[in-house]
Amino acid sequence: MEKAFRALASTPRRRILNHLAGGPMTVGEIAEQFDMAMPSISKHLSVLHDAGLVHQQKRGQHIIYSIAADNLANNLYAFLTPFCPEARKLSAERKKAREGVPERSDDE
Amino acid sequence: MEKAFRALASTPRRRILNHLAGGPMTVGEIAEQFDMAMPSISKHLSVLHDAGLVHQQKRGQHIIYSIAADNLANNLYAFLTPFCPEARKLSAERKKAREGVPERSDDE
DNA sequence: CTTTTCCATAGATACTTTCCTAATTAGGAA
DNA sequence: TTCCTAATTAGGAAAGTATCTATGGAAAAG
Repeated sequence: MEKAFRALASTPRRRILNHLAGGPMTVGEIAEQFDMAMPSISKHLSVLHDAGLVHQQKRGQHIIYSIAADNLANNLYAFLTPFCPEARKLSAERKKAREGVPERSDDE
Repeated sequence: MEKAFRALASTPRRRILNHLAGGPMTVGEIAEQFDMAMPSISKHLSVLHDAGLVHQQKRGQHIIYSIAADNLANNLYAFLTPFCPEARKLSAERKKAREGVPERSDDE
């Protein structure tokens, strides 16, 4: 959770996540949208990946990044639970909703 | 929201929030629980307050801090909404739950 | 094999954060 | 006023972060 919060404490990284909400895309496609050198984007993506907030998938020459919405939500809900009981309820609801949905995601 | 995430990207600050979940308390009471000088605690609390995550209330010589659970939750839910629709639903539920509860909090 | 494309890593520099001790402000009591 | 306690502010050292340019390496194309 530590890593997740540190990763989210950066406007460029949150903007990258929002951009990724539109669907999986390559580093180059992401970099086009930001006024920042590609190595910087790459670094931000590696931070997000290290925090488990995005998935990585090699596809030939390209690397496709996609958002890890579940991990994102679970981290924040887990943090919120001590402060507001509703978070616990929603967390259970999310868990139930995922049952029966095998969805084996291909990370790395 | 920027301030909220930056404030939360610190283990000591998240621990302080968890401690505050037990109820309002003074800076000194908080500082007793942490192996850190009081000025450091004070600084962390000012960061949390600047981010709107805690309330401050002067009480004579003491300053009582308490958690601002609503702002905390609203920030995180607002961030999550683009990624998972359930967050929007819960956000509405929380809002509805607050209706009819005037609760004018005394900040500053 | 050579070139091009896509991305990551390395190194440099500037900036920010975190923590301490010491000093300061402010309130309450003698 | 004077003293004591509570909390913040100030100053500085050390560590971390962000960004750039330059370089490296793997996959596809020529």
